[in-house]
Amino acid sequence: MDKKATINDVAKVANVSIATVSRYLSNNGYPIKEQTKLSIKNAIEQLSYTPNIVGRMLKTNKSMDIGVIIPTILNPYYPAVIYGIEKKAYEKGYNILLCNSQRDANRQKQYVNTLIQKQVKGLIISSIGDDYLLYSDIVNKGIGLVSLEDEINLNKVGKVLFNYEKGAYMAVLHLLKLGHKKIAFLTSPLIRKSRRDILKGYINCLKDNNIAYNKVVEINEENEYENGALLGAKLLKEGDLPTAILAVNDMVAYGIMQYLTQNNISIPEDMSIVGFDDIKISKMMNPALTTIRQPSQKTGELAASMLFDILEGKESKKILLEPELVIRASTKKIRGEI
Amino acid sequence: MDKKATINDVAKVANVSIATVSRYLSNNGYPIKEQTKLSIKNAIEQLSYTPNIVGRMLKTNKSMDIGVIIPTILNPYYPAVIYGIEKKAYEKGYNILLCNSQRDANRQKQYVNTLIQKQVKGLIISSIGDDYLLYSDIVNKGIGLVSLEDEINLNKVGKVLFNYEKGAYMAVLHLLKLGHKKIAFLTSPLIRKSRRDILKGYINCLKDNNIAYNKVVEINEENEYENGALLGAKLLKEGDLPTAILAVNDMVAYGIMQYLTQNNISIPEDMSIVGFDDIKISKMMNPALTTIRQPSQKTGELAASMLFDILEGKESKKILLEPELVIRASTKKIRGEI
DNA sequence: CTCCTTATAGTAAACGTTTACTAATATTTA
DNA sequence: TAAATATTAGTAAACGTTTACTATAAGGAG
Repeated sequence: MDKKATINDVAKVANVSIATVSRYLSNNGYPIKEQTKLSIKNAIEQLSYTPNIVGRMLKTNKSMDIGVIIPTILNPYYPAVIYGIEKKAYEKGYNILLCNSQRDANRQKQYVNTLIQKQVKGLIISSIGDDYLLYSDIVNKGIGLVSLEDEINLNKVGKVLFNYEKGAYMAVLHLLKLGHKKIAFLTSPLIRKSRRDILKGYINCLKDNNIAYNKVVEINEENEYENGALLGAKLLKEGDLPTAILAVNDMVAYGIMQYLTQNNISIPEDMSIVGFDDIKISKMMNPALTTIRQPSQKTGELAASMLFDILEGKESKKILLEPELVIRASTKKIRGEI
Repeated sequence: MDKKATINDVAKVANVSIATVSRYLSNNGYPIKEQTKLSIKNAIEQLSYTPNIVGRMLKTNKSMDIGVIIPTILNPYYPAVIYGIEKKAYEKGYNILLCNSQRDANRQKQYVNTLIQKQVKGLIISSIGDDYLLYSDIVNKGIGLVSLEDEINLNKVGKVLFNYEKGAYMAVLHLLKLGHKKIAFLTSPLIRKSRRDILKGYINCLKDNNIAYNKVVEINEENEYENGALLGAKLLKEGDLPTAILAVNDMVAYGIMQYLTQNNISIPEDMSIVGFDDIKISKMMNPALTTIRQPSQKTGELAASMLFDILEGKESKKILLEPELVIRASTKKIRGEI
C-alpha cells in the first residue's frame, strides 16, 4: 500500500517544476513543449498519480459540490427527485453530496453544518423546518439555496413548491363526489409544512361542503410504510369508522391498505383510499392507487436549474407546481350509491 | 453576502492566536483559560464562523468520507442498501458521497476518479465490471474497498456477495414444481455478473430437470421498469410463448406484468411470473409478486461494517448471502394441472 | 545588431487548517 | 527560596495545489 503520489513526486520524476505539472493538468492553453508534456504524462502514469482535489479547492475556492438534504431515501418519491437533480448537476459538472435527515431536525442541522464545512456551492433542502436563522446563515455565507418545501420569506432563497393544499382539496372532493360523507385523514406527524397544508386542504374541502364528520389520525413515528399499520390499527380502535381515507402519501397508503386488507376490510369495497405523490409503482399496486400526482423528477430538475441560476448570479424565483388527480381502482362509489 | 470568516478572523476578533482558536475548536483537552474560551466563543458567534474542512483535511489527511457507487437510485433495492450503509456510517461519523453510475462503465470510472480525488477513505461499489486494474489502483492508493457484486481475485477487497445463481435455480424449480415446462428468462442486458449468474441458475435448473425449452429475452436498454414493456413486447412478437417468466428483478417484473395485463394476458392465470430482489413494496403489488428475497438493508450494513473493519486494519473478508424464495400470488399451477 | 515579442519554465506566496516547538507565567515541591 | 512542573498561549512550518511574477532563450522587426 504505497503512499499516494503528489504533484511534487510527479515533478521530480518528470524533472520539471510543479508549476509546469500543474499547468499540464489544468490544460488551459498555457504553452508547454511537447517533449515536456510527454515526460509529465509518463511520470503521472508511472506513479498512477491522482490530483488531490482538497489542495486544489483550498487554493481556488472553487468547489463543484452541491448538497442535497432529503427526509428519507426509502420513500421512492425522493430518489425520483434526486434523479432529476443529478441529471442537471451532471450536465453542469457538479457532484452531489446527499444527506438523509431522517426527518430529525438536529440531524438536519448537523448535515447543513457539515455541508457548509465541506464548502458546497449550493444546497437543495426539502424542509428545513422554518428555521429562519439557519436559512439566512446559509445565504449570508454566499451559498446558493433552494427550498423544496418551506416558503421562507427570504428573497435570496429559491423555492420549488407544490400546492399540497389544493391537492388535498381535490382528493377530498373526489371522494365526496363518490358519495363518501365520512372521510378520515391519516398522517405521519404534522411537523412538516407540507403535511399541515394537506390537512388544511382536507379541512377546507369538508367545510366548503358542509360535512361535519372529520377525523385526523396522527401517529408520532416517522416510518412511512410501517406507519400504515399503526395508523390502520389506531383507526380501527377509535371506532366510528370512515368510509374513505386520505393518506398523507402513497407509501403510508400502502401500509394502511395492507393492514386493512389483513383485517378483512377490502379496498375499495369497504373502504376507499386516496394517496399522495403518485410514485412510479402506484399504478401497479393492489388495487391500483388513486392518488394526487406530484411531479417528482421535474421537481428535482427545476430545483437544480434554479440553483445553478442563482449560482450564476440570476435572481432567485419561486415556482409553484400544481397537483393532478389520478383516479385508479382504490376509490369507488360508496356502498349503496348508484 | 459577506465573505466567509476564517480562523484568522476569529483569532483577530478574539485577540488570540490562531493556534488557540484551533485548539478551542478541536476540543482535545489542551488547557485553555475559561476567559479565553469565552472570547473565542463570542468571536465565532459574532462572525458566524464555520471551520473550513478543506483546510483541515489538507493538513490532517483525515477525511471522513466514503464513496458509494450504485447503478441506479430508481430501483428501490438500492436505496435500501444505501440506507443500511448510511446507518453504519452515521454511527461512525462518516459521510457518504453517493454516485449513480447509471450502469455506464465510463461514468462509473469517472466517478471512481472523482471520489479518489476527493480523498475518500473507502469505497463501496456495486459492480465495477471486472476491471482488475481499476480495483487494484484503488487499493494501491490505500483506499478501502468493498465490492457488492464482483468477486474479484484481490484479497485486499472486501466482498458482500449474493448467491444469484442459487436464487435463480430456486425460482425456476418453484415454477417447475407448479407444472410449468416452458419458462422464459426476461432480462436487462447481461453485462453484469449478477445477471449472468441468474442466467446460469436458470439454465442449470432446466438442464438438471431435462427441460429442453429455454428462452432468454434480452433487451439492450437499462431502464428497469420501462424495459418491462419492451421485454413483454419482444416476448409476444417472438411467439412460442412460455407459461412462466423469470424476471431479472422486481422492477422489471412489474413492467412486464403491466404490459402483459394490458395485452389481456392475466397473471397468474395465463402466465406465472417470478421476480428477483423482494423490494419492500413487492408484497403489495397486483398480484403480489413471488420473488427471490435479497436482504438489501443488511447488505448495506454488512458492506459498511466490513469497510470500517478494513479501514481499521483488519483482514478483508468475503460474505456470501443466501437467497430465499418468497411465494406470493403471481405464480400458480399451470392450467390443467391439478 | 538592438529591441520586442513569443514560447517556455521556474520561484515563491497563498489558500485555511493543525501541531511540534518554544515561551512565559503560575504553582508546587523540597 | 530555588528548582521543577503545570498551565496557558504564541510562532511557524506543513499539507497539495494554483498562479502572479520573474527569467531565459529564440525569433522578428526595425
